[in-house]
Amino acid sequence: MLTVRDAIQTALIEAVRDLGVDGELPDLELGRAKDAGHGDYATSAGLKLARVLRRPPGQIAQEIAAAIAVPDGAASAEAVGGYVNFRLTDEWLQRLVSRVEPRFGANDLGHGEKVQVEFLSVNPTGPLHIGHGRGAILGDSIARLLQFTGHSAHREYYVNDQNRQARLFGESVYARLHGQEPPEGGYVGDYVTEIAETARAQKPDIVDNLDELRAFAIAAMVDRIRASVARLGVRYDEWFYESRLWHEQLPEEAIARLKNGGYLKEKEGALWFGDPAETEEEDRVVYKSNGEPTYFASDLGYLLSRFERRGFERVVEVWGADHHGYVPRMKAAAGALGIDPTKLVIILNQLVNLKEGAAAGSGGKMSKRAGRFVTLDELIDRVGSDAVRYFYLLRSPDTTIEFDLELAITQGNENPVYYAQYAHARLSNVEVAARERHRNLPDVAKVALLSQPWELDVARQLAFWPGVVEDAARLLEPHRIPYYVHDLATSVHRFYHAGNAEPAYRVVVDDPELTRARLEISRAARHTLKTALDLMGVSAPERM
RNA sequence: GCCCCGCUAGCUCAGUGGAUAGAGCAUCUGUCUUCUAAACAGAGGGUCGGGGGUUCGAAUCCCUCGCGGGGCACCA
Repeated sequence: MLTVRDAIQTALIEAVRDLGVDGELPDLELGRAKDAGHGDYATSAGLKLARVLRRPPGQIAQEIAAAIAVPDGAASAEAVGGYVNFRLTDEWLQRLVSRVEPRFGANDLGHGEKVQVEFLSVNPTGPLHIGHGRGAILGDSIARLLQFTGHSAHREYYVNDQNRQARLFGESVYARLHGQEPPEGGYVGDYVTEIAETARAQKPDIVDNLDELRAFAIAAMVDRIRASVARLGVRYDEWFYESRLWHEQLPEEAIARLKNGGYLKEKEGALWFGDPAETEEEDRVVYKSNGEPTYFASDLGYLLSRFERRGFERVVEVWGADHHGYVPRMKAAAGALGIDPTKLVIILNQLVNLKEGAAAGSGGKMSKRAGRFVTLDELIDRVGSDAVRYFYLLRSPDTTIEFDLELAITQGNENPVYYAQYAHARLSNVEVAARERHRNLPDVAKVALLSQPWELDVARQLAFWPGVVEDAARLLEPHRIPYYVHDLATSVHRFYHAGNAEPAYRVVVDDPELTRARLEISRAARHTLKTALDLMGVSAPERM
């Protein structure tokens, strides 16, 4: 569906052409008006075109406003200074309310593009902590957004099951089972003991076999990780094991291709990847001098697996910001393999810090190996999945989250997630009340009866929704959704509250026609709240 | 030293180069005889880290300095 913003944009360009502007147009910066007094959308077209047309901005804006014809009478135009302000018309807003269906806002931006969203992918050598939760929620919500906008999204977790950390983990479990000290840099913690005990109980025949024990331990950790993220409503389409790449000989294939392209060089007994044109210090080791491959060798094969073997047209990876230094190398590797680097989109999310004085005696950096951290499960136990998701999604990935555990625990009903959920529950409730009061409501709503400002403001918010979806999906920025949800919830609460102040403004009144019309707003807003909350993975309760 | 992110109200954070910079929390003042007060109405609170530059116009773009966080492995 075309958004109303697109419709205005098209009409705007047409009007500008009619003024005799040829050639390339500057960005006319049509966007949401910042001040409600300026209407709903605004453009600085007059200022933008003043130079080309060699006329005063105000005059140009006047002419545009006079000439423009927004389709369906969706908006009226008014020139103020060099700006042209657009206001959505009451009639169009009223009709919009009846057009809102459960999947309102969905579009076909992606045209079925196959996009892989790979996220979390932490070494399965320990429980997830609160920082990991951020990547899980961000990746999952991006996938939800992509699915909602006409993409085929594939959620994938890349399981490092045969690297050094995986081996260390296996050795740590082995040591625990045999009463030995854990290896240098190995893993300790109750979960290591638990997995060791489980292995002893369930598979006593493998406790002396390091390889099998490692596989068992990794599988056990993957199960735990799967269970943890499932509590947040995160489900993967695929758990892709690093070892599979080697079975399919993809790293070798990638390396052969790089060798042919002159991207590999031997140095100090190891094999390095580096663009011939770049400096030495940016090189990365592919094969160590002891003949073992590094994770980078696997990653090269993984690129082929995704872009060629499995045919993803775009790959979105969500990484913690501590991996940012690896981005240029991955992009370069993709290019060297003949993959368009712009199709490899890497989203870095900043870390989650615990505030000083937080519970669990932590307060400092979390370390998996030291076995001292606040786990994601503990956080979910305390504040619930909805609150965790809402809070995490509220932040742009570029912002470090200062997570005050103390505050999160005591959040309770003060939690902002309830504001949105309560709006949904209220609307659900009012619809039930309407059915109890009126046995025979008209099938069709007379939306022209919706003329109160608080009624039209709900419709206005609904009008903005498709544009919010489009922006969030295009920019891969899910944090736009909770901000929209808050705005819509505000208009809903105002709409509802008008009836508290004055009974004649309740949704359910004596007049069946008026009740029916107001129910149409309720229904539309409820669908949209539900849709938006779904995109966030947050529940939309019907009662609270 | 080099690279990445951040610096906006007391706190936590939004803010596609446009008009008088916003929200939540916190503080203060009002509103339940109700379709749900987990709500609504209102108030106070700002040198957008500092300084230059580009532009008709800068929180936003460029340069520079400062502060905080993260990274710079033959770990991932």
